[in-house]
Amino acid sequence: MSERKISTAVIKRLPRYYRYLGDLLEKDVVRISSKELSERMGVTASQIRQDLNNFGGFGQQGYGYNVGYLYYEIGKILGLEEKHSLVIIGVGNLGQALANYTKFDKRGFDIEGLFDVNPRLVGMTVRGIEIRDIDEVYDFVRENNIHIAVLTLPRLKAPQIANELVESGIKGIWNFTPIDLKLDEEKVQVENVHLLDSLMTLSYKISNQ
Amino acid sequence: MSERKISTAVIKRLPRYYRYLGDLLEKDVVRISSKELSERMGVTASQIRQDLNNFGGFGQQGYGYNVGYLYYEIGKILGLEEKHSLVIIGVGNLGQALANYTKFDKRGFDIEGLFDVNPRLVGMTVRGIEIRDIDEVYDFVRENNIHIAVLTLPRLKAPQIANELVESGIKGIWNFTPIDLKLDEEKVQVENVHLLDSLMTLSYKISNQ
DNA sequence: TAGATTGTTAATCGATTAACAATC
DNA sequence: TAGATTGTTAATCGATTAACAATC
Repeated sequence: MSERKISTAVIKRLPRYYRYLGDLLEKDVVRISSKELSERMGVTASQIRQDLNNFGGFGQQGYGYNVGYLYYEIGKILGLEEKHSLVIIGVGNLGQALANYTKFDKRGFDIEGLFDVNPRLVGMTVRGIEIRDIDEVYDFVRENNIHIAVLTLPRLKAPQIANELVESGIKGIWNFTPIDLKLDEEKVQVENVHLLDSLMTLSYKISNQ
Repeated sequence: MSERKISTAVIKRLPRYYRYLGDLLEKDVVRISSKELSERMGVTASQIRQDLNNFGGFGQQGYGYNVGYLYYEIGKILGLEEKHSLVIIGVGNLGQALANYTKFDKRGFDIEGLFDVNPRLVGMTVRGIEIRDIDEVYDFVRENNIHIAVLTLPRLKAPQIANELVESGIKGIWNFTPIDLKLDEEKVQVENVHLLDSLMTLSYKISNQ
């Protein structure tokens, strides 16, 4: 529950700070100034300080920021302290790829269920997780207090399934379908990954310079 | 080659317009006003008109926009008229998933080569395309005039491979590694897909409301 | 023609950058 | 203490929205 409304621009930059601080931490860097970090990241020092001060004063005058402390604090802001349980809906190529992605676990994102409509997939396992029929997902979400549903299924069924997931108490949807889901923003948060949009953006950049 | 500099915000919205217009086209909608489109998309009509007028006057007073024509024109702006040839570097789960993604083909993105360091993968085929050793990618890019390299490989080797790809004349890099590549912006365009960043953003949204 | 809706200029809003007093 | 660097206010810049004349 944030006091003031933090802009999307700021929020989108947080994971990037988190990445850079993680790298510094691995290199055993103890402290860093906004100026030095800004040079590494290619942003202004002013922006870094403004961004961070949305959430609190994590630095110290004359010293800068303690890397470990700031890393930990940004992690906390990002909600990485608590575990997030996931289900993947649609176990095609992309769904399977995400199920096999080990980096998510490391940050506390646990894939607890896989679901598909295809009866030939149901009963198979990916990374030790059994694929269940999609009709079972709603009870599964309720009973296991699942936070996040990953939508990697064809667009046609996505809106209805998303609606039912919200009814089942899902908190977030990571949406890989090329659809903008219209859901109650009070109940559920949506983060879109529109791969084709991204590729088209690249196409634009290539074609226009 | 654009006259004025178009802002990133505008460019990122173009694929979304393109998607909505494509949907309208499928529903045989012939014309649409900025007002009606704005209501469907949840943006202001003013923004739509401003965005489009960066590239030209595609509408007609008193009428609105012809859906098919606008769709075609935005496609042209996005560079979808010309074919884009791709290679995928790193044929792990994600690389394979992208190789099997049929939607890219439909927009003129042709996957022409797959490359990996793993000798056990080399020689195998995915979707009829043989996996080659990564050392061959540079000649392959040169000889086949490849536009885009998709980086779905571990982060460690990414910077060096990216550098060599630029030397080989690659025009765009679709970067799935959690690294910000530092490359000559005159020579190559980079579009990042940082999946973990996206998931963390979702985590933030869930945790903070 | 009258009505509708664009293209475009002007006004507003928000985000980024600069500056500097506070302070470690 | 002197030097460094933050936190924060003020200035600037850019993007979004509003308004309306042009025109189909």
